[in-house]
Amino acid sequence: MNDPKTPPEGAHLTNFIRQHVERDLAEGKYAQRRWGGAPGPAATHVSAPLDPARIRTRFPPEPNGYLHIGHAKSICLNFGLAEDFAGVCHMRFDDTNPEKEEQEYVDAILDSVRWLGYHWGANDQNLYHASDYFDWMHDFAVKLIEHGDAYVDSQTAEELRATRGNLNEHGIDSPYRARSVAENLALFTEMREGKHADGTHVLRAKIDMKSPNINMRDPAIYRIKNAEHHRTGDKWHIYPMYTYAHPIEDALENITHSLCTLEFEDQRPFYDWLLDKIASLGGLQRPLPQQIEFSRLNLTYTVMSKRFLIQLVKEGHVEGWDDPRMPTIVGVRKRGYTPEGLRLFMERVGVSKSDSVIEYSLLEDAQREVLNEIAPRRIAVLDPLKLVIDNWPQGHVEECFAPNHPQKADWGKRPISMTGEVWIEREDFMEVPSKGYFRLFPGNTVRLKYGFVVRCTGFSKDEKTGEILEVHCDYLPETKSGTPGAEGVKVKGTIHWVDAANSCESVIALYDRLFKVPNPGKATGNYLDDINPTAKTLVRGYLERSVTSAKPDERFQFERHGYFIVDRTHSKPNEPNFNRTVTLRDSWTAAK
RNA sequence: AGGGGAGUCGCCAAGCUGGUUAAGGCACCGGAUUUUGAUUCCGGCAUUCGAAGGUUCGAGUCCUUCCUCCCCUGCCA
Repeated sequence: MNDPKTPPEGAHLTNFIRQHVERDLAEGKYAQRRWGGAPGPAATHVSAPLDPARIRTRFPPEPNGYLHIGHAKSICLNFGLAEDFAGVCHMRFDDTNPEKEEQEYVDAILDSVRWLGYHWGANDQNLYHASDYFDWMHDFAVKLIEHGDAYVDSQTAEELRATRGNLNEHGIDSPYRARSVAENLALFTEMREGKHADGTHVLRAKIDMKSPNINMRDPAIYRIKNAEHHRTGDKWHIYPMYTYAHPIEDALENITHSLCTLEFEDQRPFYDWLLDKIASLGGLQRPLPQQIEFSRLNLTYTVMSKRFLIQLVKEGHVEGWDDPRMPTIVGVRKRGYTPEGLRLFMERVGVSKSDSVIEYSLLEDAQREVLNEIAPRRIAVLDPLKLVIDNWPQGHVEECFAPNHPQKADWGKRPISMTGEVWIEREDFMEVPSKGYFRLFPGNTVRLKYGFVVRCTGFSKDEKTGEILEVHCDYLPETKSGTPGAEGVKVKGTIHWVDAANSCESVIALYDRLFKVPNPGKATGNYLDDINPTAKTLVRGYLERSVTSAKPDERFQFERHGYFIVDRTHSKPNEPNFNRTVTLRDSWTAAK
């Protein structure tokens, strides 16, 4: 395994964000920041020692759903940057909307980030919640009101929308915009105390209704929600908007580089406006954090929007958030993807500002690359066909040996038995071979991997259905793998097999991509039309005996098939069920 | 009265203040090794940087004009 800190050989792992950080570091831009040991306004940091963290980044999900691969990009970016530049990455929940958030999600999110291999300090040292800052946010809002930079608007939501203007027309001032500071303060207090119904008033920043940037047209910064918050209970009746809360969270936490996706670019002017206002009022330490935007991750053959993922789960198109077909972290984890493979993938994808759609095969390939190194080899026949060795000595059991990894001799070998009847893969026999096919067909010789060379002598089939019932062959006794005569007979094909008398039967879920087209929904406008009906296929296969005792989450390569993981929920002791993580590459393109 | 971004090989992506033959990865195509048609290994793969003009001894990098795509009108994040 590559150490995550050492870049892959030859790759220039640079991107505009790293360069930005390097520049800031070289200029000592944040070198004088002080850190009081915990987030807080200027006063808590001012006389504290210099911040030991050279940079601070953060991963700030809203706990209203499960994390997906898109989030993984942000996680790798933020935590990775902190690791590489002697900084710290904060794990932060942006829990400013009590109506959407639940503890269940925070637990799941934490678990996923941990699984990806990142941490936020001993004893959750750098685990934070926006809701912990509500008091400070409130105080800052009061300061803004006092300073004439915010006012309570009592227009309805509809009126607000109408007076905000649109893409082509500027907005107009609210009739409440000129309210006195005293009146604003009084109303805001009443709002806080729960004396007003949801939607009756809103606190707005007072900026410029004529701004060409709609986000600067007096954005709402506090709304009334007489709702129970999963952490603060019924303490609050007003909750800050993301727009207002996020910059403050960053500043309180001494964040240096606040990384987010492109759609927030238009909000940066407000981010800077707000923080500068509060800092000027003495509330926040300078230098202030800076927001930097990058493009979100898009992948072919899947969907990533929260709305779609919820729909897939709710309507039963998949079996839950952790269904191995889902692009969620819990899903790909159950499927057998490795965190190392995900990180390798993110490294290869890079970070930029251009809208991009990454080919799904890039993710699969990164997984193969990791799995190839770490997965012991085993043998499994997933679509069994009986092969009878007619000249096999009656009752004889031959012990054969199979290496656990073809390139890692130190991983050792394991014994596998062979008798006169073995299971082979149905697709490894053809009655009439197609061009270029060099597996089993009448008259052809092939090696039973780690066993003997056999010559196909015949087969029987159901004449009505055309189904091959069993295949017959003779074995060549001098050709046993590992013996001096093994190479005496040259064959083009090698196929795997499992001893019929000594195997274990198991349920194996063969997973494929969730959608059958690169861009789901493009053709019909409804992504559900493009669901791949065969993205999950359950089969019963025969596995070599040794996998009987495999434990949940153990990974293997089933030779010539792909990588598999023992399912963590369906397996029972000594009865492992498997999920196919990803197939092996297959460059054989002749007609199958 | 609109504003903000992005366009470099099939997919990503370097290319810093203009200066040797436009990195690298994935894909693809050859060939070698291989008891996984896997892996590994070697080799190939952009006279060209959205387009057109211009400046310059020299431009992906500077200037002008144009084209295409994405985002913004929640009391969501």
